[in-house]
Amino acid sequence: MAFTLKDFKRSLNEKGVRHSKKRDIILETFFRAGGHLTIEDLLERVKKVDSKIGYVTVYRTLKLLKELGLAHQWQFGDGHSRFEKASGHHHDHLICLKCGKIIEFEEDEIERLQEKVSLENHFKIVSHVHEIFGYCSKCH
Amino acid sequence: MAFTLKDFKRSLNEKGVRHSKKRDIILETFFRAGGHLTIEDLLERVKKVDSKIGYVTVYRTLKLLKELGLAHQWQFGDGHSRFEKASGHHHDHLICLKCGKIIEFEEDEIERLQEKVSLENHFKIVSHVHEIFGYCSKCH
DNA sequence: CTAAATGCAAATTGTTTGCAGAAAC
DNA sequence: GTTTCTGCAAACAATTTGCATTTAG
Repeated sequence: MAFTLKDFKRSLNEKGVRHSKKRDIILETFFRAGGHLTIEDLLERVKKVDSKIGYVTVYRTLKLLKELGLAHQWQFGDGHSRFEKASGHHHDHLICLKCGKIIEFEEDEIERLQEKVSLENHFKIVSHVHEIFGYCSKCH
Repeated sequence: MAFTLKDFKRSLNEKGVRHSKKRDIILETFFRAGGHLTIEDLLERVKKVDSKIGYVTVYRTLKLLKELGLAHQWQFGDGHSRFEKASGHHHDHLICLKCGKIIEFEEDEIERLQEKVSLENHFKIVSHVHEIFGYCSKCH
């Protein structure tokens, strides 16, 4: 269920979004980098390919990807949004407070219990955020 | 294990923090209001008691309470910090996307599973954020 | 050609700080 | 009287927008 770079490009084409050299560089860089990138992280990387690319273009490209459902935006509480390519499967995060490492996890039982809790409260779930902060194996 | 207003005031005294009319109003208002207030929410309420109280004083009082462990600060992703008085027991939140209602929940089994996941990843938990977004009984 | 993409600079938003005057002790 | 508190205005940081220019189709 993981998307390929081709899927991403097709998605953009389908939406009638124009193709450009810079947008392409940003898209490929974002796709290849993987992980959870801030706008600045991605800007730094794309600048190595084309130093003329500016912050705003990276910002708008990520916003576009998000609107198309091709990327997720996360707030991990350090004041910088992080973007992650949509992978098609839900997961949550373990976040190292020392080195910033982000480990993804999936735990069906937790998902199930969330539904139980929501049901008990007559609440209809749309989405959730579940982040565990602490220290990774290297840092504790 | 719930704190009383008296506990809050004693805590401040113990820290050698000075007592003032305005700080007292903010403290009492915050304590009585309960819930999850933004700085603006609380400002609006304290202004009804003393219209001379400014944003910065509310901001600094909440910051102080947080530093003393008497309040928690939450980021629910709408760009406004929310503050909640410390209650002594951990809980997470169901947040209504329509009316903003916040329902607290505790689910020991989820807590236990978090520990399992962390253990599996050689990760030492410090804290976590678990928020479920959706629609409350009135709004769906 | 026409509409979309880009970059710059400026606007916005929420938060934080410096400093001078007011209040607490 | 000295220290802490308060409010204003200004600084900040991250993000967002307006507009003139460039580029894609």
